[in-house]
Amino acid sequence: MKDAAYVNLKIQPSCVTCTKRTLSLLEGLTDHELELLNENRIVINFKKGETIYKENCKPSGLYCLNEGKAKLIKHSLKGREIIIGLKKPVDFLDIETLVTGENYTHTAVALENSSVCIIDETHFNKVLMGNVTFANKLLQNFATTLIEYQNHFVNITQKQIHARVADALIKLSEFYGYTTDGYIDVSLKRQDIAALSSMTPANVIRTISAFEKEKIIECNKKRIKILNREQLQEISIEKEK
Amino acid sequence: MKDAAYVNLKIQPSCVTCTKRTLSLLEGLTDHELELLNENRIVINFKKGETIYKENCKPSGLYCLNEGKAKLIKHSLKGREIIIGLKKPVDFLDIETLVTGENYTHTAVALENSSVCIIDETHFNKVLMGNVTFANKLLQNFATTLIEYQNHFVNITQKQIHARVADALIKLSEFYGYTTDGYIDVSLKRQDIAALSSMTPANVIRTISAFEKEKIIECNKKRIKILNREQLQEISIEKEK
DNA sequence: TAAATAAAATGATTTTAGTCAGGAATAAAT
DNA sequence: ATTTATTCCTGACTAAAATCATTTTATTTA
Repeated sequence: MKDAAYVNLKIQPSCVTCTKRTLSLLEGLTDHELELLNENRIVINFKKGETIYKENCKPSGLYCLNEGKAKLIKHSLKGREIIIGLKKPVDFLDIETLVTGENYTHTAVALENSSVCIIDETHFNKVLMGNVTFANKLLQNFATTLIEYQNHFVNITQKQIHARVADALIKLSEFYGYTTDGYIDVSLKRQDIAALSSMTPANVIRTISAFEKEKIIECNKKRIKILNREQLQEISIEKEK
Repeated sequence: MKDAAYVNLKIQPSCVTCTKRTLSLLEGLTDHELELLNENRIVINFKKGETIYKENCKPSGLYCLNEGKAKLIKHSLKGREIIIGLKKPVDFLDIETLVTGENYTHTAVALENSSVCIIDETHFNKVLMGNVTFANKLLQNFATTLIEYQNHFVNITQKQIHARVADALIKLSEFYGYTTDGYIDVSLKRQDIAALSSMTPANVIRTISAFEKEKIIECNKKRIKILNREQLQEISIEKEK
């Protein structure tokens, strides 16, 4: 693996001046609050494939993804991986665990070279307890996530594999957007798409091959381009167990 | 259906003096805040099987379940029912929808004769925006729910039907407790257990019959008693797709 | 109480998805 | 550049769960 991109991750600016902050939940905090967080954080870089934190470990602070992409995974009793969340800048990775105070209930893994700010828990909680607007913004974020989970749950449990893969591709394109040449801007293994759609890699491969044959998508190595979004939408809603 | 129990639901006391309040998220509010909520609420009774509110409708306030039990459901595209939540006193039914401001994303149905306080949205939000401790308590509640959803998701997607039913029975007993004669204190149709475990009623029936034959549970009409909790636990973790 | 309706139970069958094995293509490492 | 290790792909087979049909048993309703 080339280390260039990893090494070249830019030095993170102060939270106060960080331009990405305005895109995150931290927007709306006062300069004083941001300064408090800034003084009590560290920045860590992770290579593609590296584990950011592990299930059952004690949280060490709020993980804020500045650069890169990450997946949040859990393992079934048989050891099979399930993706319970995907993250991009500037998402908080472990906010719900931080709020409950438990140990991590999932594992976070970098999908590409990534940079993470780790904000000290105590100081974060101080800001949270002192700013009701911030608390409410977080509350809204949680509520939205909860509703999305409910929808996802129905999708996964009620739709057949073709619909589930179609759904995953649409959601991925909406969440990560596109590269300049039109591919979905994330590189996932077939196994990751399986972990995302609750199915086996073999079936993901078969389904994606079928979509390719029907000219609904085009694949170039691990990159996927959607050629016929309407048809993909139809597939995602039509078939059901 | 007998109306006696329905009619006999007690008149709800003021929020300020309501003894149930101390068991709910409303605990910790000041008398003044409670008074504000109390003055802006109505109490509605629902019969067993009645719809409390419906998906896609506009929320009319915070639904607080005082008496009875309720299920929150969504429908698949084919019309199949999926239970995304179960409620008991004193739970909020629609809190996440209220926070996001969307229309209802699910339907609430009374599982038995129930009484619901509907607290005015504007006044609830006023209290929420004015009390950072309350906001944080809600936040913790959301975070816990989120983590529970993640666990449930893994259980449902990774385990086989026998394990899923075993899991559902254990969770039901933990959530609703027991009657004096040892049965799980909730009366669900086999179809409800199916909607809870993402499977078909026929398979729930088969599985429950099998558990009965093995003396793991005992059924009396719709009531279920757990005879061998250890074995049920084992079943809930051992088998997996 | 009787009739009607709904729910539970069971068996046969079909559909769906998982498993396993072997080879081709990619990507990573030496 | 070559080896090594992954990942991708395909087909044959197996297992799991859904579907459908029918009977029995409960529950409502009149």
